[in-house]
Amino acid sequence: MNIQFKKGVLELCVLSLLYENEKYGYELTSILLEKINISDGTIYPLLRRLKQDGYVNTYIRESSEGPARKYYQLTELGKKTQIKLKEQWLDFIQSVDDIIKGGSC
Amino acid sequence: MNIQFKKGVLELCVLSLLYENEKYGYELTSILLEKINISDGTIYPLLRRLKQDGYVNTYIRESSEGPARKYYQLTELGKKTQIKLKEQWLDFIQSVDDIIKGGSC
DNA sequence: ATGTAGTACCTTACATAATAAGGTAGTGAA
DNA sequence: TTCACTACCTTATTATGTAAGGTACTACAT
Repeated sequence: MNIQFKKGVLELCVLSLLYENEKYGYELTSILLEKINISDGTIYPLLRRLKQDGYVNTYIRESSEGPARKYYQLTELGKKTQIKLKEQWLDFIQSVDDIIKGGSC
Repeated sequence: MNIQFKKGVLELCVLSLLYENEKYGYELTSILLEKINISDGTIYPLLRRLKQDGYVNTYIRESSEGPARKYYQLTELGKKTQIKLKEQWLDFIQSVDDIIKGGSC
């Protein structure tokens, strides 16, 4: 998978995964590692950014099967941002599609 | 348009635009500025990279309406790469789609 | 008791590539 | 002769993903 493709969409992916259900960091990293091969060293700094920007709230909950988990839940701002980013993303891939469709077919 | 979305797809876009017809740099920048708001300061370094990697050949042709134009034409390697990148891109946006479709709907 | 695997979090140094903002120079029209 | 447009290029900055490391808890097997 091309490395550069991943740049930038990640924020939208995380916000989308959090949209319906809050999740903890390791859970997010597992999903994103499987689907788009993103490493946890990428996710944790992003999650900190999302909190700093007011897109998520966090809390810690103990787990009986390992270390405590840090849960992330979307704020209203986070939800609005997800919707906006999603629209922008869909517009963007449509524009890219127009460009690349002229090519090899 | 979200800045970060653009990262990495640009190479595919340029290769795609060159797939059928050779084009000169300013022509490419005009198209990409209009469609995905990419500035020429981004394109020219990329074109140099593409040449260095053997994806394009270049030649200069005089123009009667302004400065000489530098044309870029895809090599066989460039064509193969366009096809490969396009597949990777389509796979990638499919994976992203799976992730974001779970969200806001 | 000790080691290993899995869970769960985090940090740092590095590479890449897009952006903004600049520059040079040719042509043609006001 | 100044302006607008064409056409190319460069530099410093910023953002963000990667690789590679680290800490620490639980459970299970040796």
